[in-house]
Amino acid sequence: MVDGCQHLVGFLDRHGQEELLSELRDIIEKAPFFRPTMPRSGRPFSVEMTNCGDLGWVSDKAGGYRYQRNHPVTGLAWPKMPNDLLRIWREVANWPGEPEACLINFYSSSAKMGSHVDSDEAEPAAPVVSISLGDEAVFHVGGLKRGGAKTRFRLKSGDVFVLGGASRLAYHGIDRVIAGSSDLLVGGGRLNLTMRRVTPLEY
DNA sequence: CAGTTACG
DNA sequence: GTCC
Repeated sequence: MVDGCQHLVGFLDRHGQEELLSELRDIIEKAPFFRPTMPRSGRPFSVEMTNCGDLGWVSDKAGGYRYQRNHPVTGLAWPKMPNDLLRIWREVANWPGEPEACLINFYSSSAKMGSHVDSDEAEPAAPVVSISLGDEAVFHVGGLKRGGAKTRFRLKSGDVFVLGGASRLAYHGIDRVIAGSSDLLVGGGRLNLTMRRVTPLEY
């Protein structure tokens, strides 16, 4: 694993988690979950996704991985980023700009995320700030190349985690979700929010 | 039979 | 083909 710069940096208490969840319900109503597909194969992801903020991450066979301003199914602009999320970013990102995108991933109990690097952002100096809600998941972080040693740990509901500095471009993924490990989400599963700065600051 | 991971 |  890449040294340093990659931390569990905070925790939202149950009340904070529920408040965030209620904001997310509004977002998901306006921007329903969609299931992205892989660029070349068209294979569906096991997670479902949506976004809030000015930009959202999407993927499909035709267009590949990208950020865009509108929902791929409804065509509408993404819902606004809630103030709760902006506050968390300002507290933990340690970076002089606002997040442009918050990717919202829903993991059912069988969903996984293969090891990958977040590299579709033109501003990799900005961290990715992750918030976990609902069931716990086994997360791994490796190094800058695939196949190196990985560190594994559990992300639990309320955890605020930053991939920044040297670890910003580290391989990472979700090995599995621990079904029944949280009662926050009715019906179970895990939500992961990742705030990102996509474009460099202008000045 | 489950896990398979390295890397195009 | 293996996943923001």
